[in-house]
Amino acid sequence: MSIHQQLIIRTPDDFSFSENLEYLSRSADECMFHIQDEKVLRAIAIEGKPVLFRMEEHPDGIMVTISGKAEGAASGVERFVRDWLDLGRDLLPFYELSEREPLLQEAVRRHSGLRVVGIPDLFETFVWAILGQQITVAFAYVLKRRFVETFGQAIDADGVTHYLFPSAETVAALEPEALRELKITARKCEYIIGVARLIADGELTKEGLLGLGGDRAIEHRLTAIRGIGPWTANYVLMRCLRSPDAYPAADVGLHNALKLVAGLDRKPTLPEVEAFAEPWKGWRAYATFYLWRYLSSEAERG
DNA sequence: GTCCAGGGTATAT
DNA sequence: ATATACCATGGA
Repeated sequence: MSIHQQLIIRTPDDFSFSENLEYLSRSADECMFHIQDEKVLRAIAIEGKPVLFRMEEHPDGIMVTISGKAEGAASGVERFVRDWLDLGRDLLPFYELSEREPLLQEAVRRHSGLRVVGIPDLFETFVWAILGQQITVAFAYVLKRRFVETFGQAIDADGVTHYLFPSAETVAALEPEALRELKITARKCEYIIGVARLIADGELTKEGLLGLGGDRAIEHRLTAIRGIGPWTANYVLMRCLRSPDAYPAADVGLHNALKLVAGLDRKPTLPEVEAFAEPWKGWRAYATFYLWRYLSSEAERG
């Protein structure tokens, strides 16, 4: 552990490390990374090999420290971090828009600098989205932890165990019963294994999906998959395929947030959910992410 | 005990 | 096409 590579990733002026760190800290059951002393530690696979790194705030952006000296690790980690935190996106249009939008203004002001934190791995995004269907986020984290600790590759470093997310190939070979033991519903076990097979067989890739063109074409392709409805398709578009406009209109958290910011005495109807977001077109994923964040920060205030 | 949670499918009209 | 039942666990 004595050899390290270090690099500084420059971040946009409107990027806030602490806002993103707070989002990343939202669950004690998160198992894909660890947070200690304002630093994020994580293992990822680069060209099939595990690479351990940490990232922390730096006056010029984000300082990344990579364990070991594997060739190509630095550029791979940098690519990962840029994708993870959506560093390539210019948020100025969204921030200008949010100042004109009463329903967004407070949420965006309070959490300014937050990015749509991504899930770069396609299979991980599908599993996370499927697990999250119709249950509390807290329980989804518990299920994800069981799944990762059971089928993921463990990497021990400095007394901490990190995990690589289970590969689609691994999960494609499982029987549904193996997942069912983790208290994942029988239906979701089938969905997860089905998606794992599509990805393992190369029929479902990020590049292939992005090559389909616009969000509507991708959503159409995704909703043709068993277990993937409009909510899940838009969730994948938002967290993995990086559409700034994906809109999971059926989302209960979004409904609760809209109820709050619009001062409704009930949850909005689906047509209302669509209508509220009409002026946000182009940025509905960002609007959704900030509204989710606002809702949870309001909940913490009591 | 009841209700709800980051939905979706299967089945019945 | 649209409505309803069901999933399954855990926290409020």
